[in-house]
Amino acid sequence: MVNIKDVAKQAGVSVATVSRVLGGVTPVSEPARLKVLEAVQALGYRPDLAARRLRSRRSNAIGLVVSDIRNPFFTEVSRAVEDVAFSHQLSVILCNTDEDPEREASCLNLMRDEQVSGVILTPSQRLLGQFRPGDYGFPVVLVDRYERGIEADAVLLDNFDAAQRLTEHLISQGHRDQVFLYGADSTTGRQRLEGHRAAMAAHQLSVRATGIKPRVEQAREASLAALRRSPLPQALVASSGLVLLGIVEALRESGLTMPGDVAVAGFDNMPWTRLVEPGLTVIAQPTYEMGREAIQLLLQRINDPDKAVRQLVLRGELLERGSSAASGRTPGHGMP
Amino acid sequence: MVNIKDVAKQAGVSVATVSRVLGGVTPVSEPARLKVLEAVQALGYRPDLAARRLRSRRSNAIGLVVSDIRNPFFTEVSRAVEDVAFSHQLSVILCNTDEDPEREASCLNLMRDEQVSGVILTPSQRLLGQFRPGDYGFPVVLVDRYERGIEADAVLLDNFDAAQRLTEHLISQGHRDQVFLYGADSTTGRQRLEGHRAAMAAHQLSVRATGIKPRVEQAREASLAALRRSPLPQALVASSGLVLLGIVEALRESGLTMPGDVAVAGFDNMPWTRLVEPGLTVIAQPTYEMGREAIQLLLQRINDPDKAVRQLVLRGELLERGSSAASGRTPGHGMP
DNA sequence: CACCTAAATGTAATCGATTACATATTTCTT
DNA sequence: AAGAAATATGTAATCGATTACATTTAGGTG
Repeated sequence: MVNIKDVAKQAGVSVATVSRVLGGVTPVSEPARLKVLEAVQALGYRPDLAARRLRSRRSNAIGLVVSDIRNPFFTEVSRAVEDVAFSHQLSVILCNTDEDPEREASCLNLMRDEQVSGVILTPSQRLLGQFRPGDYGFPVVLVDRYERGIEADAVLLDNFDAAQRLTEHLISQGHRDQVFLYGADSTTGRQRLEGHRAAMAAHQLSVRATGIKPRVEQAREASLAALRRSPLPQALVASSGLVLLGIVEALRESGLTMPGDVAVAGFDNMPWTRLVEPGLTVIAQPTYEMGREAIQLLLQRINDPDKAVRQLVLRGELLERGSSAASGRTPGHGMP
Repeated sequence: MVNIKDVAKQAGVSVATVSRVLGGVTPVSEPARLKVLEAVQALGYRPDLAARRLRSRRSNAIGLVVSDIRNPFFTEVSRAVEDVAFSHQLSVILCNTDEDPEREASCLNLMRDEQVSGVILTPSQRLLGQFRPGDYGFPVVLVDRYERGIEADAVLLDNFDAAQRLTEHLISQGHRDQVFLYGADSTTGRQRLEGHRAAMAAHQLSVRATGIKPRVEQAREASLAALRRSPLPQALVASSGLVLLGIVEALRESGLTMPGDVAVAGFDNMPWTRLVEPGLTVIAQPTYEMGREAIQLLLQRINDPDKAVRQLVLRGELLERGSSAASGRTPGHGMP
């Protein structure tokens, strides 16, 4: 393998000069620069990242620590992060936590060992509660989960507003008796519940909320339970994409139709939400944008560690589709 | 930061002994071992990965190079890979290629620079055609894409068999006039076309295949075109999950029903395929298993570079749902 | 008990870059 | 034109581990 000495010899300069040219920091004369670049080209030299990291104490890698890459929200975020990272010649190290604090700690330790320049993290409720930005040797940008007062950069949805608007929409369609299924251990689940509460309160409606583990199976079971009661609720509302999936499964299983028997609405504009008849009303999150903003915040933080932290709060988009139409009337074909 | 010297001093041994204990290779006396482990514990020592890599010329990282993590197939594979890697204390470096040979080359260069122990790769058609396992400094396990005669470990679906069975099933339901939409630049698309051909030929049926770019939008357009013709084809068959999504979008847009107006079937048992009325008939790939097998093949290859290469060919599972039911009769609720 | 072998441990070289420091060269000031 | 300041480059120390080689210690044998 060709190393920096070979390049230096070939170019007729010292290793320091080679390093300077490649680092692009300290001043180097134009002729020297050209000779070095030529030698690099000729020899096909690629710097040894391990050596570089060892000496410089930094790495050109970032960490991406999510609860589960299979959740379409995180999948999309990951793709955005990887895109931007790739264009900046950064490696992305991936880790799934399953919301398990122990695994979360292992992942973050791994990132420390790898000496990543920074991490994009979706913390569990627990970790978020005790989050201290200084605890890690690298900057952290939070995505999706955040609570007031935490000293960290973050990119989030305005969960309160989104849930409020979604609920308002259902009420305006005549669905006043709503059951809200939310992830009880989930930061976003709770924030969305508050938005739902506010909207219901504004119309003097009582809240029927069921806290569950934010998993498809749990959502399905909770939905089946709600659908066994008589009279049926007018609407089922999901606090997340996974919960929404569970609701729709339960509905199909019960042979009930939307919005005829019961209206449905939820979060996350997944590819299939427009395909199930008659289209699912959802709050669409700007997922790709959130990922892109997150890594851009991270890059800025890496360049300027002392800058004041910022939280970027994005607005969800309400996509009204057939599943929430006023009962009694037929919706359109549901594809906006 | 505490380093190996500190540990050696604390334990009253030499750095070599510490290294040996942590590496777990050469023999170390029990008392020495205990003293070292105690010191490691007491000081909270974590070895510097950069230094370790520099000297030992290996890294405890593997690469995962996929075309697009957003494709549910790769998402699931990634999750499996990460799970196994994590349990072996390996870092996973992620890279998306978009089937672009240039980006593919960049990703593989990145992996070389990172000195990964190995890579799990879904090569583009082009790369697969010129694949030489020796070209990289690390072992490679192919996933999903493979062609006979290539000297590399691989994990794949039996694409020919799967497509053949899917087609047979449609024929047996009376759908003899099928349009097969497949990714023309895709290895799997072509292999599945062959399976489709074989099944059609066995019944003296003529093949109507349309090669497209394997993207949702293209599939939607091609489907719309096929649906404008009169008489309608009896069935639309997708060579992949993305194509299937495009077909269903086109159907909804045209206001046609499955299987009444036209039957539908395809690949990949994505979460939503059972939710769209009346359930989509698909070949389910054992995705998680494929990812798990891939990394296990890789780990074995890393441990024994000279072992003969192996290809693991898995069988898809045909999930018969409503979308392919015999026209004329009403299907069940479609959730097997 | 002397000798040989095997096991355990230590010393120091090494991996390949970055960078502090020293030195040489050029440019600018007065 | 002399000296100061800025620029360019080189030499060698350094990062923190692994590992080749040397050395010591323990164990077994005739």
